[in-house]
Amino acid sequence: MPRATMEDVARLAGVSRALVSIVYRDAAGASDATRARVLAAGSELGYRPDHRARLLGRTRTRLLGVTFDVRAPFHGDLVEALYSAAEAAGYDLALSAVAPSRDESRAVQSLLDYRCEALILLGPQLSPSALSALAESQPVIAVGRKVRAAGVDVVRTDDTTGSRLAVEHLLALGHSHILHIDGAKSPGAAERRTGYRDAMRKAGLHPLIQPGGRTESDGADAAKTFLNDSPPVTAVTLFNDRLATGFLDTIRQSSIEVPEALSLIGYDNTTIAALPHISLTTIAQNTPALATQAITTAQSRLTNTPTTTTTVIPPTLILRSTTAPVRTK
Amino acid sequence: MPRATMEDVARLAGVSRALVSIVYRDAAGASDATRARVLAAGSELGYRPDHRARLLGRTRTRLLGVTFDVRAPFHGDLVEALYSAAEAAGYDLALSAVAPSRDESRAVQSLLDYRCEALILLGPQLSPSALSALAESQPVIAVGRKVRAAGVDVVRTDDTTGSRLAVEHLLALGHSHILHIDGAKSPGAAERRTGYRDAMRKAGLHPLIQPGGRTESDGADAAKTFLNDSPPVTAVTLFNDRLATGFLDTIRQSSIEVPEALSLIGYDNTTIAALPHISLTTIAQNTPALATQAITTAQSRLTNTPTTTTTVIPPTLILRSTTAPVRTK
DNA sequence: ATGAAAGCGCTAACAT
DNA sequence: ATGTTAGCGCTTTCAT
Repeated sequence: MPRATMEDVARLAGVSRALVSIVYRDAAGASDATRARVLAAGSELGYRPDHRARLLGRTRTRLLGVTFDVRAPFHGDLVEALYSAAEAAGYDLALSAVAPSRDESRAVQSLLDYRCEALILLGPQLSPSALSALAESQPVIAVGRKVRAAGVDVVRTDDTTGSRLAVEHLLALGHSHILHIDGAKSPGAAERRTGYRDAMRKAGLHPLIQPGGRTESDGADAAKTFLNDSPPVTAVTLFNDRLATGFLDTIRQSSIEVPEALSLIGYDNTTIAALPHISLTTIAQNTPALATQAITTAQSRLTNTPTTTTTVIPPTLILRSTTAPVRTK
Repeated sequence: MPRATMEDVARLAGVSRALVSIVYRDAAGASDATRARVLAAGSELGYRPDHRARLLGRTRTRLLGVTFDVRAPFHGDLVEALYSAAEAAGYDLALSAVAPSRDESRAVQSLLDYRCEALILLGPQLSPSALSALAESQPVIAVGRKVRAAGVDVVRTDDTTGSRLAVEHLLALGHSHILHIDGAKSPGAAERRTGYRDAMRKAGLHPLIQPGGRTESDGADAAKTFLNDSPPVTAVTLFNDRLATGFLDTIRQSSIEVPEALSLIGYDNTTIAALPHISLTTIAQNTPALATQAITTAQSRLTNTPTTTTTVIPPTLILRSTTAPVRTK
């Protein structure tokens, strides 16, 4: 049985299609009585407006396109937050996944075919020039990545501050010999390194940086190096949670106890960090704020401002069980 | 600058809109010369057909709606596989995320508004009656969950076989004292328990089952119980990878060595299981097969058959480093 | 092979 | 408050 159309509802309610449209759009121009009658007819027929037709007729689609990496848990969180932020702003979301077999430009193209008003790209990998080209036809908001492309708005976390928070937490616990294991050339690694270094210098301490990486096995490797060199440190800040858990796993197999003898701080607040048996102190990105800001930015680019903006959101420290006051000897 | 329309392309190419339509649909009825001219005009204007309008005009939308849980890594893999399977079958995908703040019925509704021809629900949580109601208006395919709802097609993994594979692998390694730590009332737990039990009995061995759960902390708890009871077993099959990693983490902190003294097998082949420092032997669901079958099922329900089907896909054993031959004493 | 015309299910501007 | 009339950008007969 074919789905009911606006025409059907109008006929059953004994009104014109325009009235039905008004009622379903919650627009002004229909008496309460009519409104009730139309709604009744609609629900009797199980009517739901055809989204495609609705968008076609409208000048503005109120559709925001979102690309996300299907394998990145962090993107999942962002997508969820984007849904509510978009709804609050009266926008709808069109999702397009990026995966190994489906690259970012494919994902973007399909969004364009739906005539999204703006593109919200989570952790975009596209080249600056490709991004700029995209930004010529509609607003493009890059989320969570420090891209520098003309015409592209950016919403991201203040990673320098994040690293600083980690160091300050350790300082407050009495630590003074703090090592940073970095993220090599990973995105955000430079900022996190800088944040660490600045915070240490500001405290009059000597920065100490060991090369790391971004994966669990990089972390395990770093731990082996660490155990071998056994630098005189009581605390370590690590580039991210994956690195930290790999490091932690290996350290726990040694005689060094965490957090009694060694405090550890990760970065990202991934699901893994929150697991009870890991319970990693870490730095969390403010997902709701990132999402809300992304929507707000899209909105304002769509209406007023022609100027591109960069919004930097402060992260927060998540206290768990891998940090403790420095042990008095 | 507004986006080019079919009319624009037609004008530039000096043909009618209908011809442009034919060319862009790759339909018969246009000379090669015209085809080339139209395509040239199109690309000069940067033309891309408006997806919404295209769907509206067409009788069939060739759109398949997919709901997925944004936090489930396994769903991410499935979505990726679905993209390619759908493309091969000439279908397009509309994604709708399920998240804590966005329940499944919301996700489904938005898909319906897009006039998807069929619904592919990954691990649906909806009640059988709700699913059946949905199935009255269009084909509904439940993937990865053993739902029993009238009119709903099911595509899932053969969990009984999965458990059996795990046991048989251990038998082949010479183990005979094999424990199963189950998933309590988690979806799939009953099948996996049955598979274990049957395989054990078939080998003339005595099944031994310890209550478990589905999370890492359940696994850690199970490990404590295990260490305490120290049952005389040389191998353990666990409900899933999360349970197994929690178990493994705790066991590794004891004096029992894995896999030398104890072999472990998980289930699901999650990303975590594949990490080098975990390297968990596990049972993998055949994601591409599940995806392809889901699309095939949707397709045949859309064309011929009115009968609902259940397809059960065999899983496979993934050999890693947590299983080894039984130690000869 | 090509074009004219109608229509998909809505929205929106204009009448009444 | 309600109805009429055009579109929105395509697809799809049906002529030519």
